[in-house]
Amino acid sequence: MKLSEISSELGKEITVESWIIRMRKQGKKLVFLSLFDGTGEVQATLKQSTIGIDEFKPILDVFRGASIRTTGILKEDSRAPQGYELQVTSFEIIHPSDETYEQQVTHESSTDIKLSKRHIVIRGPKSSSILRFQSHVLHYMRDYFYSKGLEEVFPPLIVEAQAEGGSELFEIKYFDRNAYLTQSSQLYLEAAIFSLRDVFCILPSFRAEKSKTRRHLTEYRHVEAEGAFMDFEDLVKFIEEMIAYIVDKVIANDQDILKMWDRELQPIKTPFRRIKYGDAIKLLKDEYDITIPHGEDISDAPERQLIDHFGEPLVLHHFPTTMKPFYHKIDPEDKNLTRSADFLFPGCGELVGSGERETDIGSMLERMAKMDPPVNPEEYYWYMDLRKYGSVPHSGFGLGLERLIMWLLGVEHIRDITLFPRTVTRLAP
RNA sequence: GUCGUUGUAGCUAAGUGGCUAAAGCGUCCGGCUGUUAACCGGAAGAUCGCAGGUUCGAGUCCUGCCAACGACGCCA
Repeated sequence: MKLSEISSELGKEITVESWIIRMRKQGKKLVFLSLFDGTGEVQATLKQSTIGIDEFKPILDVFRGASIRTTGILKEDSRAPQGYELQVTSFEIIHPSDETYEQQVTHESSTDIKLSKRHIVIRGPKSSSILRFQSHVLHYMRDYFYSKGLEEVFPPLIVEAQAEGGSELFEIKYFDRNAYLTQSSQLYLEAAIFSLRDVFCILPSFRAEKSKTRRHLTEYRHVEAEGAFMDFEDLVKFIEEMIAYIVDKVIANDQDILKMWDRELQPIKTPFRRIKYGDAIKLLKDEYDITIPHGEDISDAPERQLIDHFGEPLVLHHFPTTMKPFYHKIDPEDKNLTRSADFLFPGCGELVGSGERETDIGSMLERMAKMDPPVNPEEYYWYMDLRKYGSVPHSGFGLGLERLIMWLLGVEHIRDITLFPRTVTRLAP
């Protein structure tokens, strides 16, 4: 029986399989165990007088981390942390642990030790709750996509080249030539809309940037979606609605986890506050005397300043054409601007990058030639064909899953919400 | 990549040029039938990150290297 299901079994005899995460030996005749099985936690009380002298003995030689099968009566007891406890009548050690388990890592250990012993650290209710939460959020996200008629597809992670210049790619050996790990599946999703109309994918993306910040991983879960016949306004609404939906679901279903992280999450109002790139740099100049030349990226510190200024999620949109890759659609009303939008959130910075896609081949070729180094359209023959043969207005976005979890739970560091984080210095475990 | 901080027992950590390198947790031995990071008594456990240098004497000062962390930079 799972520990998440036992609360309805008060007064009954149950058998649970679990791990010992804490243990107190009180003399040679009484032992308290904290049992954890990944779904819940309960205190087990083992008395020699109940279990029998010979049957009790093995528990005295057990170490934390051991797996154990316990049978007993679940009884209310005000002395137990949960208000009830398992009064064990018999048990069986499934697999022992040993004395070195205690010497691995404690909650006071340094970041370095905690990351090296991450496989041990995750064996507890708090880390467990994050991983469970991430699974729930993905579930809500897929629910939302399916309810909107999107289909999940699986673009390749091994690619020949990538559109976005500047960002560094991980190069890998691919038989007798080189290949790269993908940075984004966007271009493939753009191809997939011709097959399924509206699509999404949830896959890892890889960035070989030597960024050492609290919100960067070299491998992260990238949620991407692309919709045919979707313009910029439809796109922004789609993303806003998605985030509001996830927040509502979390509030409705995951209060226990929110409480564990001391997070009081409020429903989020749509539409979000929007500000044009041009107005944002003007605001930064006027209010904070921060000068950003038109066409330059708004870097980390000013970006935080912007988020703090409004104190709420922010849609930063209409970036200058010169800042964005060739596939961003130029705004017909102002050729210097693109129909693009970044979603900035408190605590995690840029959460979503999005935009309507360019469909004009001439404009794309022109911008590809201007890139540094210039992009060879031949390498993107298939992508150009999407425009050549019956293109449609379409839009899409990419969202960093770990960053979304950071914001939802108010967790400080991205590595704390990742099963086995990959950073510049961390390749194991 | 730049700058900074740190590196002493399995973990956390004191030690500001001079006696045998403190201590807590954990481990081992002993005690305890209601513990909540239990408690009480005892024991073992340290190539002071690595290499060189200064000095009568270096964990402590200097140089180089390595590693981790943090900030910045880079980065949808």
